[in-house]
Amino acid sequence: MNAATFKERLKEKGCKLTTQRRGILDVLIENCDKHLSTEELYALVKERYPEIGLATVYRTVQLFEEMGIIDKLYFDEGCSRYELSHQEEHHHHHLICSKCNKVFEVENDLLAEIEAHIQDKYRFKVTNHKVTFYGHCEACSKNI
Amino acid sequence: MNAATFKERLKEKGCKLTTQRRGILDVLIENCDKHLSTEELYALVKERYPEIGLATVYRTVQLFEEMGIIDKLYFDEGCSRYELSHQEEHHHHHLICSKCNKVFEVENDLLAEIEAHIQDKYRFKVTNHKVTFYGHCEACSKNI
DNA sequence: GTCCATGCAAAAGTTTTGCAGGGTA
DNA sequence: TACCCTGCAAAACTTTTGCATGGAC
Repeated sequence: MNAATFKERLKEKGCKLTTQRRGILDVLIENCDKHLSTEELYALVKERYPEIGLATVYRTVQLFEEMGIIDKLYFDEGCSRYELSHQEEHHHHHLICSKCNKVFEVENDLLAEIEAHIQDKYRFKVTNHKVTFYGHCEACSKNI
Repeated sequence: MNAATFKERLKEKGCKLTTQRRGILDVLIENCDKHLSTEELYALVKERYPEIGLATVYRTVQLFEEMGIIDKLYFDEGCSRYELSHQEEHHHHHLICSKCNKVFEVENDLLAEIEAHIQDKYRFKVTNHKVTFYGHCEACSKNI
């Protein structure tokens, strides 16, 4: 996302473009393949802006989530993680290995069928989903 | 689950059958249609056993999860919730309404296909999954 | 009797909030 | 200038841990 678009989207919400918000977005974009916790995000942003406070990071990820820029994820930990929103093409899932705890991302759109079925049967209009599969990754399967 | 089976499964893990564990299991069974947080579970058990401590409830749900009696769920809150494990037939998902925040449960086994696909393509052996759909429930759709 | 389990309280960890000062528009 | 945003510190909240007592087997 470029600076102009970002600023515009902030403006829509009556928010300002600050150094910190831009810095946090940059780190998120540079780590778009990761699932950062708020602490990890804080550490990365702090490298560039050492004066930033943890509370600002918490407030910013809340804002970004409301704006639909990032999605909140829940794995089996005491904290939340975030990833850049996959927007319309939200057809990806997470695989968590129960042995090494690594998180893999996979592309898959078979869920559309299930969503159609749910909409049909339960009159529930699906707008988003979170799917996590647990099991053993290839490497760990070999080491059993 | 009857007392004898429960005791036996505890024994397998080298654990004892205590009043508190039995009480917590009873509350979970009586509320098998709900997704209780640890605090809610604590409050319900406390009605029957006022002397019980919160730490015991936390320790017990951890134990029950290890035993496969209950599953840990993550919704969009600061705490975990639990439900009785659906064992083999784990083909149910959660629908969360973004407006009223109610949680609905649905039965669906189309996921088997996706799991097969993942196993095939990513060499990832799926043993369990968590699926949550977000959207608008029937009632809230009508009130838009 | 042995050892596990419990309750309490303290600690640890994550997230939120209050407030005065500073920055953006 | 007006108002939003930030950093800091304190508070709130969930979960874990230590320890002495009590209970199951």
